[in-house]
Amino acid sequence: MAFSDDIIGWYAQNKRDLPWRHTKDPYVIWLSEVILQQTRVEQGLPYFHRFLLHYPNVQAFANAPEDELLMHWQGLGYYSRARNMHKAARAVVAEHGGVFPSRYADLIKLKGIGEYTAAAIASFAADEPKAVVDGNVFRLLARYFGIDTPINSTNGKKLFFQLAEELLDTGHPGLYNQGVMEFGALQCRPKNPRCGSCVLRLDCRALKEGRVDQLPVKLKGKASRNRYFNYFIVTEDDRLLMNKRGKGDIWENLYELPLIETPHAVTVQELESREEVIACFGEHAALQLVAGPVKHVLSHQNLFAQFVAVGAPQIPDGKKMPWNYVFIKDLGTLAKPKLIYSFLRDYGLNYT
DNA sequence: TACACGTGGCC
DNA sequence: TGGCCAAGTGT
Repeated sequence: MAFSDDIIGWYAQNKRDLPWRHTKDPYVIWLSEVILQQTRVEQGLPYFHRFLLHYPNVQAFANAPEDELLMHWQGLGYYSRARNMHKAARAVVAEHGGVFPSRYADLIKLKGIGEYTAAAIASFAADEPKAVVDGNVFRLLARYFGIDTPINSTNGKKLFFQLAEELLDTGHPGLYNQGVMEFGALQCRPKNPRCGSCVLRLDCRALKEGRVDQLPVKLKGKASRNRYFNYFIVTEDDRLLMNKRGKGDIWENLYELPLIETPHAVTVQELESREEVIACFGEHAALQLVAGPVKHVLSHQNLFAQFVAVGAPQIPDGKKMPWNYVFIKDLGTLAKPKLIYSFLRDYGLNYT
């Protein structure tokens, strides 16, 4: 009892004034929660405003083309979130008459809504007693109870979810859930936690045992792999050759320049004599390095990209590759990965 | 069930 | 600098 009272009391004094905290509309809460998955508030904030402006309700969201949603999502990362939100919005229109659900059992069935997000929406919008367990909660509980079971292990997840459910203030689930997360974000933060001023300091096991900086424990994942991307700049008058990425790899359904990936770093000269390059651009194409190699770090990959201008290209049939010429003035309507739009901007391919 | 999926900020 | 982390989910 004391734990949830301390959390709710602390929250009343210390909570930030965030726009999604002024509503009980499950659609608006859904927008904010998905945007905030694995994303800092400061990074997500402008996207929240943008999506609410363009798509004030779930019908508007469902009616939008996927390309347009991805364009507005550009730069936020984890693009499957936008694609899954599209599917979820259409399911809400088709199966819930356009009324966004606020029950956990309905929410959990929607694409892109997992245990955390379903609990968040259900508790914030309708005070359904479901405990949220996000990174903040894992960290707070690991420290407060001095638990060194890895938070990303199967056992750890079971343990922390069970504990969170027991601690939930069933009288004020929404308030308590927002409180624990905010507490984890501002007070029991990952680095330099503010233990000196913490209302839980007398009961915190990790603080008592001097283990605050060792908790939570997290199993290390696999090391990143390196990939070598050779991007080609092929223009025809005021048009630029672009590629829409497919399934099964990074940046699904986003647009990029024509790409040839090589198993290791290659020079432009080596590139010129490669079969695939000749097959794509003809024997007499003149290649010239324009930029790179640029290192672009993803969560599980290190990309090394170089950008190569193609002079005198002879594109064989255009049917073999899924490449299409796009008017340079229209480039802004296409969703592109950060690596690509940064290059286009720096290269002076300006579009408005 | 581990692992893949983006980007930016911090030290 | 490079590694870790940030309101997770799908497969």
